[in-house]
Amino acid sequence: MSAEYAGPEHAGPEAAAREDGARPRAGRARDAAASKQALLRAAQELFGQKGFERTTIREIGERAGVDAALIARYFGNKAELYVAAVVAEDNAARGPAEFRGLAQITDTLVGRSDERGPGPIIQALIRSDTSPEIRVAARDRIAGRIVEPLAEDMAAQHVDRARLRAEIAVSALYGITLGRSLGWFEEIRSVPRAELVALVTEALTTLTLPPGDAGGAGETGEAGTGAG
Amino acid sequence: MSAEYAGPEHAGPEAAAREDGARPRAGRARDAAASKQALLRAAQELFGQKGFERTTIREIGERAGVDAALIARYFGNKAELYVAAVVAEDNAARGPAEFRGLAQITDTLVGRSDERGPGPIIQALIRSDTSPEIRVAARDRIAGRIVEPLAEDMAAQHVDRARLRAEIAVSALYGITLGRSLGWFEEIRSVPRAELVALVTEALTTLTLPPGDAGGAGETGEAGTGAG
DNA sequence: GGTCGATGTCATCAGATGATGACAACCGGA
DNA sequence: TCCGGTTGTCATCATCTGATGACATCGACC
Repeated sequence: MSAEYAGPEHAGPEAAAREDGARPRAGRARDAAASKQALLRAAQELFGQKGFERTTIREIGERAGVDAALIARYFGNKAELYVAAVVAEDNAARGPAEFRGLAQITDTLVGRSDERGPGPIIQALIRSDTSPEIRVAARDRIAGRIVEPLAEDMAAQHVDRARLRAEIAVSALYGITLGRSLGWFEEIRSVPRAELVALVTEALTTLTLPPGDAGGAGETGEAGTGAG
Repeated sequence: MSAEYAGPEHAGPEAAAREDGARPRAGRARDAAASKQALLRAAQELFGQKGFERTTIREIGERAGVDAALIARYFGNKAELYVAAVVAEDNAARGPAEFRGLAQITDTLVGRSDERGPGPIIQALIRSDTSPEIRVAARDRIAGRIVEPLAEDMAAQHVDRARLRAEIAVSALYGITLGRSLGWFEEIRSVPRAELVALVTEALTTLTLPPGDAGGAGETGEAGTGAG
């Protein structure tokens, strides 16, 4: 099996969400907002699966059903499109307290990578082929959205070295996510998501629990920091 | 009294390991084995730092002090050179029981990435820009060298789901290694290696210990599976 | 000294890629 | 209907990259 994540097929350039408040202009063939959205969506998918360099703008245009030259018009260039994809990916992650508690985080990250592949954010992190701006953008997203809330929860429970432990936990989590979605090994790829999440949560809970609670690591379902 | 044929050692691509059984041909300026070795070494460094696509053969030749066209002559093409780099990296890792016990594994992997960057093997794993052959080669190396011994140790201690747990632990470990060497977050990058290894080993030990021993996860120094 | 294979150097090709600008098609309003 | 801006299409450029082959240089052997 290829390391490139094979995800569900995309729909066409329709179904674009119009967030700029423009009136619908129903049934219009020429729709800049829709084209832009289709490009962004295709970019999210392809960048998320193959990374920056390996994805060509022609490919993005083809998947979006739109001429690739429009990328330059709407996003400036390929790198800026990547940043836009990172931002979009991050915005899509704002669930209702989606990232609260280690078990939640694990389940969300694993689930998302199961459905859509690694995603542009982590691709930007693990590859050196992106510009510094892209990496900084991606890093800030993860730090602010996952690491910091987790570290705060832990600090509130008087965990020593909370920030460091949170960083380690998140890094480990991304390694596991990568190993699964890229098919590094056999079992981690085929194990049901729930079982994987349980095992991972169990292990990482050791890192995130307050000093005295180490013995309770066995209960994986509700384990973690501040789940609830 | 100076016998001339003990000629001055020229800096650059000397110190080649001659495995083809050719006679030494002392002091020869034109030395295919040395050139090949220099290319391989440069390839290990550059592929390990930047990955496959981002590294150009001209760059490798420049670092090796050798014309890049020799890559085609000695290795066939760029992809085969990558495979050679993976094999060389793997062979370099055969220390005396270097990968025995989780603490050992953690220390070795972190240490190596601290010194030399991620390395070509993990680069091949995390990126999709390499050919399937390269990925398979890299995957086999890690599976055979790290995951399987670890899983066997665990199985010998009657750990349930040993193989899966070993895969998870190794994946997590690579995530941490990546996070540190690529500088994802602040503290994981700057923390002393010993402290990081202790924390990581502590957490992963939960995964690798037999069912009843979960309480002993605190002793990080000797923790792990079959250390010593 | 001469020959020949091994080794190294160089120029160049073909393909891919990101970017750009000219041009065409479309739409809404005057 | 006519006009001007918007949107989409296309051809093309400059660059980079891996690969290839011709040629030069070296060293061993006769």
